[in-house]
Amino acid sequence: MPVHNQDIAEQFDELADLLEIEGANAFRVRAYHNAARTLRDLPHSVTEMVSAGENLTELPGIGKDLASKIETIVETGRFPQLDELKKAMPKGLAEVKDIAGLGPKRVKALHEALGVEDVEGLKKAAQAGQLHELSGFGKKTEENILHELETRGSGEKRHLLREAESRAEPLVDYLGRVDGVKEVVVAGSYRRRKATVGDLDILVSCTRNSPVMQRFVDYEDVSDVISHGGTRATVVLKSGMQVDLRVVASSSFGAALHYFTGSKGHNIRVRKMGLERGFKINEYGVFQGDTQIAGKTEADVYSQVGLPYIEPELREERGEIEAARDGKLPELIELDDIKGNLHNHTKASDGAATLREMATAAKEHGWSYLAITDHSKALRVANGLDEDRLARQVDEIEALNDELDGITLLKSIEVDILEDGSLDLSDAILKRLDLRVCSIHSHFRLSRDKQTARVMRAMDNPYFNILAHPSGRLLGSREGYSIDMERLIDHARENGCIMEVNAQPQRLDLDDVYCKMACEAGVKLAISTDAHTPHHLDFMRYGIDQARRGWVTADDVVNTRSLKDLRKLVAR
DNA sequence: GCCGTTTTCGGCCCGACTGTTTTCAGTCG
Repeated sequence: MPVHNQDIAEQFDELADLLEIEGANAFRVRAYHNAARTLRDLPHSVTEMVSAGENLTELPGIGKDLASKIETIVETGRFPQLDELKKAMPKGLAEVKDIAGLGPKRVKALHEALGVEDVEGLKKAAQAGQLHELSGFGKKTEENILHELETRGSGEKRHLLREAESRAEPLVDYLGRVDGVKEVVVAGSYRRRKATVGDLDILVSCTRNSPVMQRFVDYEDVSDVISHGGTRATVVLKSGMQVDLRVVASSSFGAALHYFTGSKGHNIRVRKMGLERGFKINEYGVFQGDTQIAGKTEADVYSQVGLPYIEPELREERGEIEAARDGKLPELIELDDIKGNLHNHTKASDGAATLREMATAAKEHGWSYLAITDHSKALRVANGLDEDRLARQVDEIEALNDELDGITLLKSIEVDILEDGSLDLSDAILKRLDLRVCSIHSHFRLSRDKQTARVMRAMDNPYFNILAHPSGRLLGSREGYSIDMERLIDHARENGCIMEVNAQPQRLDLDDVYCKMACEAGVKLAISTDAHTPHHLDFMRYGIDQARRGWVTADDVVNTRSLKDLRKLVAR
């Protein structure tokens, strides 16, 4: 059984946690975390790299030692160093370290002095009042840990970007109305438009006497105040989402925005570039000695290290620093580039609106075409269309198009890819359509090889145009099916197939990493809303966000084209 | 443990807040 990148990454993270508790060199610990991150971001299988004899040390953060450890894991399925460490160090301690307020030093003390081995053991010790007797622990620390143990689980989950927006927007509005507040920006992964957001980092500039900090902790949605200082406060909202607020001077706003937008890896690179030039970069600005030489805007900070402005979505340490240095940053796609939408449902299957209602809503978005892609007959739960019903819908669309002005409905279908890789409708009806969107809704648990072969066979069908939600993931509830995306991308290129970026907030599929890989391979993308009601058409911007994170330009996306050019692109 | 216009050693980002201290360690982002 092949070892997946994610498996190795988890073992590296676990080893790093245990090493840290043991008191190992912090940079050695970081090296394992860095390598884990590299493996997670890697769009192809490290198992295949090993069997192809490729040199793993060319991957960032992976040197001779870690390369050989990866090879051992791939070849034997075992990680001897981790097994060894687990003998000396209970595995449950890694979980204890995840509890807020507990880091490696305290976990080590708990283990050595009280024999704590896991969260359960910690709970017993805390309830027995043993914690505050340890040096470095006090009454308050014990209380905090007990409180954390009780409410555990509520604060650690990640939130869909859309959910985070629904919390952030009213709060930003509230803070913006506080006396003396000049600017309010949500930084962090929210600003980088990650598909999911852990917490909110809000940055404020204001006059010296502004009561913004007090007003923040008094906000009606706050359930818990974690910390509350002069320039920084942390609260938990009733929804369980944690929010950090930082107050900075206008002269430092750009530097702070850069710092709190991250990612961490990106920031470290920029700070290092500053050091090479003899500058110190922190959240207050760029400093030469004690003199601030930049910091008012982010562009100033970049400019001091010889870089052009880098869009937040690119700041993931995935080559953006090098691209910026070489003048090769992509010109990222924008919402206004979109001219149409190629995946939408109506009442005919599981949607809520009529053809005409969808057309009207699409026109209001300023689009000139909208593909109607109801489900096909295999998807009975969604009232999928068979050949006869689809033929009637095609007639209906043709008639409606004669009436509509400024918007064209495209005759299309979201046709199921059956288990054997055939499509769920006859060629005769598929031929009558303007384009076909193809997707998997069944047999999610096929082996990786079978699942990959299934979709590749479907792509061989000359009526296959767009692969919808290619991984099948549902954020927070379902992993994608096991499939070799790299081979699918190659096969799509060879057959002139398009990959979808599904803009539904819980899908965002393709993800950012595969978007980048597909575009680099020369495969075109379609960014589509998979709308089931007119208001789902608003989801387009979430698809744009992920595409931007994947370095996608307008040219990479088929639905930035005029209808005439789109028709040429989908002709196989 | 990685990495190299500082290259095989000696660095590795840096400041705020809390709690337990009495000048600072630990944690967090």
